[in-house]
Amino acid sequence: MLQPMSQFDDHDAFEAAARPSLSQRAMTGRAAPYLDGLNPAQRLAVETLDGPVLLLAGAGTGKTRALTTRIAHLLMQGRATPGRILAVTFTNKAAREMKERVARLMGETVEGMPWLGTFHSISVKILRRHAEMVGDGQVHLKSSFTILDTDDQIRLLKQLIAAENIDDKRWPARMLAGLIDDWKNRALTPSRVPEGESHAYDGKGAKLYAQYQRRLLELNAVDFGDLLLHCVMIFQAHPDVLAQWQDRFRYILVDEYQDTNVAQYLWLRLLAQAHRNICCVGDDDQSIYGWRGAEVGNILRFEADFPGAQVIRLEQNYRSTPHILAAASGLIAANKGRLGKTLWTEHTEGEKVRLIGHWDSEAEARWIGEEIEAFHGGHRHSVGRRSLNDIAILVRASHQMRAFEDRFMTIGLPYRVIGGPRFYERQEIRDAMAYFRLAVSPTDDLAFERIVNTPKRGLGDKAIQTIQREARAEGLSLLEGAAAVVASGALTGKGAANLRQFTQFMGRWHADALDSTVNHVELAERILDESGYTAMWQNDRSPDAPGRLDNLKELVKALEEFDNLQGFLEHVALVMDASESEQAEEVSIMTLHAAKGLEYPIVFLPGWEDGLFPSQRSMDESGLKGLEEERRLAYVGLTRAEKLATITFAGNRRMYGQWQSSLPSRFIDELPEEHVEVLTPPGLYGGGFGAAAQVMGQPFAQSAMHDRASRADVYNSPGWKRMQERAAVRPAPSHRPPIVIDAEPAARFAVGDRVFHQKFGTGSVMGIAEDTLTVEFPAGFKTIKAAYVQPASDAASDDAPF
DNA sequence: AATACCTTTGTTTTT
DNA sequence: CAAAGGTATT
Repeated sequence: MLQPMSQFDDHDAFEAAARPSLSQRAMTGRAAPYLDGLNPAQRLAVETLDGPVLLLAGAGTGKTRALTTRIAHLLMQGRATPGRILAVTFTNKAAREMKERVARLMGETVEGMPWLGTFHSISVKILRRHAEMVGDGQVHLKSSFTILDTDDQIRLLKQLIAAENIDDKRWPARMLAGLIDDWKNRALTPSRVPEGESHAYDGKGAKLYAQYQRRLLELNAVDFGDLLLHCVMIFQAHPDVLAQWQDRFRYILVDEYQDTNVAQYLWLRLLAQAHRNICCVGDDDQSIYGWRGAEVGNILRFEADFPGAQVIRLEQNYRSTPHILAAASGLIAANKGRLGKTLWTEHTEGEKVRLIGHWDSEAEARWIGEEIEAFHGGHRHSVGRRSLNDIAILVRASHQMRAFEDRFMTIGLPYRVIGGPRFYERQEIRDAMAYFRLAVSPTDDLAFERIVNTPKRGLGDKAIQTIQREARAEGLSLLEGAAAVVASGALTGKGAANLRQFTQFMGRWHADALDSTVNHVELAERILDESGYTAMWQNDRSPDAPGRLDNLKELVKALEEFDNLQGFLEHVALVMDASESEQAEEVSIMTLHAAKGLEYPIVFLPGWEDGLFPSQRSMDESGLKGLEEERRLAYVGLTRAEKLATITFAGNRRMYGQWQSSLPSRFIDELPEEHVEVLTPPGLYGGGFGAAAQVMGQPFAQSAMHDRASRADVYNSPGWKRMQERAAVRPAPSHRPPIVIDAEPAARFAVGDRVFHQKFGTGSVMGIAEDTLTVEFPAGFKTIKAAYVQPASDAASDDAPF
């Protein structure tokens, strides 16, 4: 079934209007003003329009500028009209930014780039036009397909797993969702899943995958992975369709190419293989999504994939000071198999990367809080007085955020967490969306399941099963099945009455949703009120109920921007990020992953401890590859900083309710020392035991114990010793042994210490929790109070570096 | 059917 | 330690 070419008429009228002025400008032959200020490499990237181009753009080298100017150039040169340029990004944010910047470059002459968007949003557009090509002889996808969210996906998989009599405790639905996602990322359809990977789920992994795909088809739904995969399958099976799109997209641009997975790679290669006008921008050193299926190999292999490709390197960095750049470059140099770039900058000024260790994660948060207050108050002249918006804290794992949130809350420092639970992923929003979905398409069984009993309508498992049985038997949707059950009287009591009311309301809402004279915003409000959903939260006494009501209001408000509910639902399925229009002065806290693509004058990088960063799990699961990805993450973190980067680590960290001690990150050792300044933690005093103990009003003996503890773990690692030596070259605050003041009384021992116990003899410490230790004695493991053991006799003599 | 208690289990995340 | 999920209770 071939679509006529007229399907491509979206912007033709507009293009016709724009064309004369474009060619006029091209004919003048004068250098275009938008090219001004580009460096030679950027200019080459902009002007090399034909054939494959790989643009290796290091951090802060003006990548987006090159990309957007290239688009402007294509348009200005009359090479292509906006509708014939395909420009793909990973995130909506990146797409939005590019659109804005292209628009700015072009002045008001260009209205829009219809094919500038994320892989997924572009795939939806393509897939809607060929939906019927997906499926088998019996069922096929319809153009009106819905896009599942993760909740729906899990719910569906749970049902399938249960139907196969598989214990979903051993094999959770979540995990299967992950597997399927992984397969889709690798462009593997159920029949192509390698033998060895079906072991899970009693050997039924691939079978469940096939059943899942089948169910999706029946539900006229797709998941995120399908958007790409279906497109690839269509392109491969229908050369005529592929040819249309190849002809359509004369020029292809790809952002963040290092993050593409196999499916995306195939998608791009298919579209580009005819004319080969593809320009991929990326940085192999910033590939940090390997765990999600991204293939660094794609970028490393580019020249082999596209013979004759021109490789252009953007190496002049406009973002960071020389020390930051050098520190980051030195670190990333430890990775093997890089394409290699040498970042340089014209800047000459700037502070070194600062490094500081703390006793524990609370001290770390406290110190960073004080630093931020100092920057904000202008007490730090090197960087001047700073807005809180200039400051970011980048963590490896989101649980690290808590220490900062707690601390900032108590000192009243405004902060914002970026990339936390997203607006459209909140429970109340998803519930409301399910109501809207069902009103728009009454056959959306997944939406039905989500909300039949939300708010509680007295419908339990038994009632739901009755409805499902009825629906299956009669070939009806669940909503229709529910109506049938109500009519037949198969259900009685309160549940039946509520269900009747529910189906009646839903019928009315559906009619109203189709009625263009009914205002969709008012309809949405009415749905939430009449269903009792709003009331449910109003009656909820839990502390977050008011917030949820606010969110619902915000949701309704967001509806105003759309013409109808359908349009809104489509938008939300793809654009899962909420309006982030906060302009208050706030410190930003986010994960390193969330920080990619952002920049801040002042950056704090806490938690550089082995096991946390690099993460133990990464290394266990992916070995050297994992470690290298962690290192790239460190590189990304450092290169976010414009003026000042501060790396921090803590000797003890509360994890899963237990105090764990740890060593400074191996990445710290890898930093080139001439670009690092080692700071002395405030808890370490040079004034001698007595003085420090007096200052802090603590008993002498306890201070002495802290001192020992501090040396035993953190400050006794090779990395710390080296750092200490470097610090010693500079005027040191003191030559006296520094001691830690605010130590945990319990933690005078570190993992690995030899200890002596009256009854059990000598053993080594395996774990530390508050004031108890887990110790391996000859007799076995024992958990005992720290007070009952003492350091095995001579331990102190060989670990006194100071 | 809904609540109260107990067990388990803990990276990174877009679309 | 806290959140989430499952089980036991009413």
